Amino acid sequence: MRKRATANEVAKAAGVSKWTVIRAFSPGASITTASREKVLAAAKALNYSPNLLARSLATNLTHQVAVFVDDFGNPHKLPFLDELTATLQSEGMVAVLININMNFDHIRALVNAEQRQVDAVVLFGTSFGGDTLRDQTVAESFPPTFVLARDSQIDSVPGISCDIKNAMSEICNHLFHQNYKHPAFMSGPLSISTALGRRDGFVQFWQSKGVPVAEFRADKYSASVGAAAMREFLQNRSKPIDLIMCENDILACGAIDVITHEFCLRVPEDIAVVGFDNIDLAAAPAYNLTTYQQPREAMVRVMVDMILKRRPKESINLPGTLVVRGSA
Amino acid sequence: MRKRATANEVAKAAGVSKWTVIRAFSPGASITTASREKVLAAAKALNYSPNLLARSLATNLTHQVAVFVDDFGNPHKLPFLDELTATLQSEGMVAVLININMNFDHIRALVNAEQRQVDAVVLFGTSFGGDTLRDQTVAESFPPTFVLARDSQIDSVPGISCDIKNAMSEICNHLFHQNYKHPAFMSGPLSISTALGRRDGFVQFWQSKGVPVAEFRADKYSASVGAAAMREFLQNRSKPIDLIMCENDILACGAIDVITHEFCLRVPEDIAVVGFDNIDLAAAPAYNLTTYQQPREAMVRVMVDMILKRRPKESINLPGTLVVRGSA
DNA sequence: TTGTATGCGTTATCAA
DNA sequence: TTGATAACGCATACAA
Repeated sequence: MRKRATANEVAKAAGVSKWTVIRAFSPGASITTASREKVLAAAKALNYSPNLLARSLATNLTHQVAVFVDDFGNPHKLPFLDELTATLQSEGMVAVLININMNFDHIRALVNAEQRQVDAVVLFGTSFGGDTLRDQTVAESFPPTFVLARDSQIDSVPGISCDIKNAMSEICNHLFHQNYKHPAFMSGPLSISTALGRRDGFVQFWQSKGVPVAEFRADKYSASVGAAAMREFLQNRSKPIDLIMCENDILACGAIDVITHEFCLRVPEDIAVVGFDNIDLAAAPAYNLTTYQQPREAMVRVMVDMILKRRPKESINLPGTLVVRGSA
Repeated sequence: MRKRATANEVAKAAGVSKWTVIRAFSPGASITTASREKVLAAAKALNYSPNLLARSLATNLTHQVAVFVDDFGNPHKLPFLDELTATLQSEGMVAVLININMNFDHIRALVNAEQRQVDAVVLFGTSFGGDTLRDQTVAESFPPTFVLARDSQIDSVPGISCDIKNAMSEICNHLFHQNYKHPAFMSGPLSISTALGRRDGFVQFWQSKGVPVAEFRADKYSASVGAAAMREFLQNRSKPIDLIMCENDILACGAIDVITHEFCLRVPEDIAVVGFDNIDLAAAPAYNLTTYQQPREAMVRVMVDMILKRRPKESINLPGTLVVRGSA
């Protein structure tokens, strides 16, 4: 890998000073078309393009955003990453993807992002311990930080999420009118689940109707763990159940697998099932899952606007869409 | 966002020169424990940590790897991204995720990665036009480039992939012993499909047994497009079919949906189905798909070793594992 | 419009 | 072991 050409070399080749070269590459700089063309020709011959690293050091802007992800098991992350990277790139930025599964030291990851001088940090659905995050991000020198697709636990870190109150009320009203009488809720991992607020919205709705809600938990967002939780719940259950809302689609799919294949019950006739996220799988005939679509595009748009300071940096809830299919 | 503390400021606070500060942060540098501790204390007080950007400019090493992805629709990308980011990070590197769906200019994306001085470029299952890629990467100054999970079309760019010949032979031998007589193959998008080599391996096997293979194509890797292709094929089909191999699992799932729910046929009794990739979904009872698992961990490991120059930079095929389930 | 000096925060190299 | 000088490639401010 030979060295890249520098502005200086182009300058020599074009017979100008290096600052003229810089100007030729700075939109709106004052330079005659003559010298610009001279420079551009020399640049092309030397295959020159500005070194963004050096530029970043000088401008204190990297146009890089660190995106922290801790759970690559949930397929709903993929379309979000698509949207996020596409939107960032359309604004001249780029995503640095940082894996913070349990094998990695979260604090170090945070510090490393800061050291790399990223322009912003996005916590995408992740479950940092509140204190860890606060201690790091509170420092004045830490890049602007955002929580995406989850409520933020920290005042100074805005959360961009789906309006969960409205979502749960839409979902529950739909269910209530279907006349389900014995609802249950399957939560995910405790720390994440709490910040999602889905369980609370569900339970509160039915309590307001005087209906108790059975509850159980899956410790990971995966179909197999959801299936295991469902299995255990149904095995040990004495009272009847006619409706199960799962914290997300991937759990719901696992639940449906167990209900239909292991207990030979029908969905929704014997037990109705609802999910959340509207992953591709939810539309498959095998699941045909009633679920809720988060406003991905709007969420990402709003967050990127905050990153670009085109909009005040504050928590916001965006409305999503109920997707009614056959499962409930 | 206040300015970060610099080595100079720490130096003043500690009463030493900035080079001593640098040394305190360089493992193995010659410095007395006394001054190191003095520096570390001052650094902690000022919340100092080295600026990696400046370091990169000086060392010509960013410890960043650009990862190009063009299809966020296929869930098999997610565990790969998990593995890739985790492995890179365990080596002190980080992935810059670059979305090159059709809305983006591929050449610009390549140039941009070069401008950012990434240490390497990974094309993850993407379909660059051969010429585009060659023209860019052939330049001496372009970072070392690799194609992951796909054959490379360019000699100078090594491809790290699953040993497709062996894979197809394992799969086909399994099928042959199940006594299927009328096989068909569902390809994906032409440009990608060709580089995958799965279709060729399948067709060649059956031809060698004197059995003709029916063929059709889905123009996108998604369950719904796979379902549509399956539907059309079955509708217009006169001759019998008892086995369908799909280029990957997501297509296979779409195919199964149509076969069982729309045509009310049984899998595998009426039509057997095989996929490729072993996505999570393949294990769901609703699909119970026989498929093939790429050696993700080994592939990523080998590629990262090449990036780190611990291993010669050359194309390699790694053996995967046949996963036999109920669908074939 | 163009050229000059200076700074961004490190690392590499040499001298003390 | 420590301090000093130069360099990385570009941007900013100012002078010509």
